[in-house]
Amino acid sequence: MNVDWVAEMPVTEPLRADARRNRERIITAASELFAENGVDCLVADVARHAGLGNATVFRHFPTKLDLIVAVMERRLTDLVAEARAASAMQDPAAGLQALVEALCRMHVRDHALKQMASQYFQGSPQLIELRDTAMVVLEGLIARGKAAGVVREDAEPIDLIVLIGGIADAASDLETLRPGLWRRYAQLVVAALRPDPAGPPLDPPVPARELLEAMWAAKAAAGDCVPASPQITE
Amino acid sequence: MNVDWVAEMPVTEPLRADARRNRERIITAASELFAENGVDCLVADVARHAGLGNATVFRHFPTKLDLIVAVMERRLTDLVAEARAASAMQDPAAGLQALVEALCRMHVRDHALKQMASQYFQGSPQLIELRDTAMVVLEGLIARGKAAGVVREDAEPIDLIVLIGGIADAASDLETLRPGLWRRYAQLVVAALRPDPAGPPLDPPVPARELLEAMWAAKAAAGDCVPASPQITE
Amino acid sequence: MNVDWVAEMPVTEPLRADARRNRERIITAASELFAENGVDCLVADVARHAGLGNATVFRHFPTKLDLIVAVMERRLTDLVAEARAASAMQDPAAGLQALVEALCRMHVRDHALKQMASQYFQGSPQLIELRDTAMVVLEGLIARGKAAGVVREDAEPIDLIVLIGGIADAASDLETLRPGLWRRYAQLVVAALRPDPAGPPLDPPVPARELLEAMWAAKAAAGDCVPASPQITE
Amino acid sequence: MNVDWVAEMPVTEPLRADARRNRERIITAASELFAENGVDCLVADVARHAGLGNATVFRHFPTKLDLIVAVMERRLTDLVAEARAASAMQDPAAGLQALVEALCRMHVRDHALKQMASQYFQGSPQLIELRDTAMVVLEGLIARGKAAGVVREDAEPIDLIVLIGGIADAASDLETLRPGLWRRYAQLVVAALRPDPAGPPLDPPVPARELLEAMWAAKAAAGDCVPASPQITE
DNA sequence: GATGAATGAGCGTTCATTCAT
DNA sequence: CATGAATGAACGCTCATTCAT
Repeated sequence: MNVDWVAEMPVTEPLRADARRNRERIITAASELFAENGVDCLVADVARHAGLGNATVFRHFPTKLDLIVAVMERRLTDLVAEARAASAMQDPAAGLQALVEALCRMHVRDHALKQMASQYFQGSPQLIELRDTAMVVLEGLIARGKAAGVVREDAEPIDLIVLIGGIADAASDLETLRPGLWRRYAQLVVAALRPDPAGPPLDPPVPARELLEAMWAAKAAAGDCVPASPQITE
Repeated sequence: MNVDWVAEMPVTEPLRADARRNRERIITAASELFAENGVDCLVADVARHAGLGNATVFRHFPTKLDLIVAVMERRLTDLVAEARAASAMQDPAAGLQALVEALCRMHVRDHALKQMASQYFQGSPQLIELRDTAMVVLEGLIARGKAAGVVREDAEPIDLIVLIGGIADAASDLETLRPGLWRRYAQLVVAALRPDPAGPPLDPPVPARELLEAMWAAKAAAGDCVPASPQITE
Repeated sequence: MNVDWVAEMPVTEPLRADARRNRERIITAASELFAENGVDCLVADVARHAGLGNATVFRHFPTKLDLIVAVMERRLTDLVAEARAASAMQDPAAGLQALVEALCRMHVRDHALKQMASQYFQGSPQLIELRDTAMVVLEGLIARGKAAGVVREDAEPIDLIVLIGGIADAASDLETLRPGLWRRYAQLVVAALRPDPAGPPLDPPVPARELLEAMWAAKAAAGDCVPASPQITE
Repeated sequence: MNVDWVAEMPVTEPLRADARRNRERIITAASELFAENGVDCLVADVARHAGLGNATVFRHFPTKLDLIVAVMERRLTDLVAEARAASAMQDPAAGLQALVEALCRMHVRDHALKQMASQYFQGSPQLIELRDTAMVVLEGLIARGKAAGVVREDAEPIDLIVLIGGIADAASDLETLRPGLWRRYAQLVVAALRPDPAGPPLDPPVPARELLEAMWAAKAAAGDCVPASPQITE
């Protein structure tokens, strides 16, 4: 992704009603297909699933990557909402538990979320903003947990992301085998963050933003993102 | 993969010296490229990296999938060795810690291990045997941990696999950013398995073999494996 | 060929003007190249000869086999027309002669017709229907010939196909050497079917449909059809 | 085939005993595989079938084409023998009949004979010599037939070749379906050559040698011979 | 603006032929 | 001399993206 995101849709000129509707349909269709099959499905499939021609998809999203980012924005918006709802709960422990479960459920429902989370956590200013918002909310939950003594002092919000992202693959792959199995691993994630007075302190973490950006950079460097149509062979 | 693995290399006829060397070179080259770029690199790149023509790769491994399986066999062999070494340690807690760290290190060194682990845990009888051996060794480590009171009673060997596989992505992506950061997450994995007398018991698990096979099936169903080569026509 | 031919082009939705033109161009190009070089030419050559990109060919004909079948359909349509014209002639002997000559001319013009005839006489319901139509018309010609005493009583329509197909190779290969030489062999085919009151009756034939299908099956079994594209792996 | 056949094996230096044996085995193996599957089988298959390494085949036959020619030489030798045997029969009609049947039987037994006959009737001086010998014998048979009044005056030996080669495909493809069906078409070939006092004379023929050479040239021009490994794309 | 069609670089795999043991 | 292994130019087919109606 070597475009500058700066000039994207300068003032977001209002877009004709049908165009807006189509854009919506595309994102919905992509969400569904990505959730089922991962981001590797054909763009033409997304178009067909949206009941539109493929060129229409490319009018709205010049690149497959742009489409992925749009879907990711939507997912991240949901995530922020879930996190806010969890924050609103009275009991800190229950809130944390609720959040972890909500995130796991999202992963279970969307097989591509993990893919997107590790590769497309940035990609647009909106995405970055959403990400930062999410981190702030998480931070609050963790802090509350520490204050309530259910989270170890050296835990960080980023740890939650890493751990949940980690079990996401298993969680989603196994859903058909044993629905709800993900709950076991959600429990283990919460357990991992329990205080551990006797144990050694954790190695120092990396600030969340830095870490997320580094993950993305690593993937990008490896050319691990979207098949990038005309692939460079060198 | 519709081949019969049954008769594979009956008595392993000795193979000419140079051929053995090249086979080795190919696996090494594939290991390296897979580790850096994931299994999605070109077979031709593997060949080039091994200093050989591409057809040579196909002589040794009739399909790309066979090559991946061969690399996975090697990795899994290493893994079993690591697990055995950890089992040999006196202190159960230290052994467990050592194992988790060893596995994390492997993931850090090989970006494709996660991919292979989730998609190619079977694929050949050797691979399945290695997998089962690994599970037995892990079982021993967990049991020792339980006896020593450092592992919760309801933990299972498969949980280790899920948790470590989970943090693998983050662990490996971040290595260049902050070498050794993976240690933090290795610690959290161990922490997740600590006894939790007060907490609720974990949801019941799925037997390891069943789970691993289901994960593979899930991936295979999604056509998520190897780019799948040209479709057959006739 | 494991596709279901059942639902092919339900109502033949009209296809955009340029697409129809290109489809036509592709079939024409393929006809020409097949005629000159046999069906073994590259699909990319067909595309180039049509002035199109290779992917365009695959959009219209998902596999090379489909393209061959399309060309064969066209040829067989011509053949039916020729046979009908021959049937319309007054004189039975002249009609038969005309048909044999027409078929030879087709072979002379198209080196691949023999190949296609022996391997692709089925392949689509349309092709089978055309084939059956052709057989009916031939049947009429033969019957008229028998009634007029210019064809032996134990002759069958399929014999015409076998004999003409037989001399086709020679007929077409020799056209450049001695244009019109094929006429000699057309004459011999007609001569072969003359009544032979003194001679022994022919061995019993095989019903035409059965024979044609068996020929196709024989070729298919030998993998003698289309170069068969890369084998599927998984 | 752009080699000069002139210098091939100058005085045929005696060749070590085992080498001669291997050469024999290769030709036999190739005969068998070609007969079953046509000349399109892999050279490596021939080698395997002969119980030898593939390089050994290439030592004896620098090119796949050379191997085909060698097999063709053997077939043509058999053919000459059959033709001589037919010539030795007392009754001219029976002799002709016997020859036609013998040739058909050869085609039935060897699916590749047609392929070879149309493409490789020359290719080595030996092959050409054999071919010319065969033509002389055929000439005798036809002449005897004319004298006896069972063959039309304007028939030529080459016509026999064209007609029999023509029905060969059907004859061999159908053998499994209805063994012996080829006899029907052998009868028709003989019938085609009956005198036809009332009918018009045949168009003038092309001299046999000229025709056979032209057929070969036609195939060669179309690149219709052996897949010619490094295929020219232009 | 929306669309169906066109595009071309790419990929896994094959096989006649050459190399090196 | 015999051989197993190596080679590279092809080939059928895919899919993100662009073009033209």
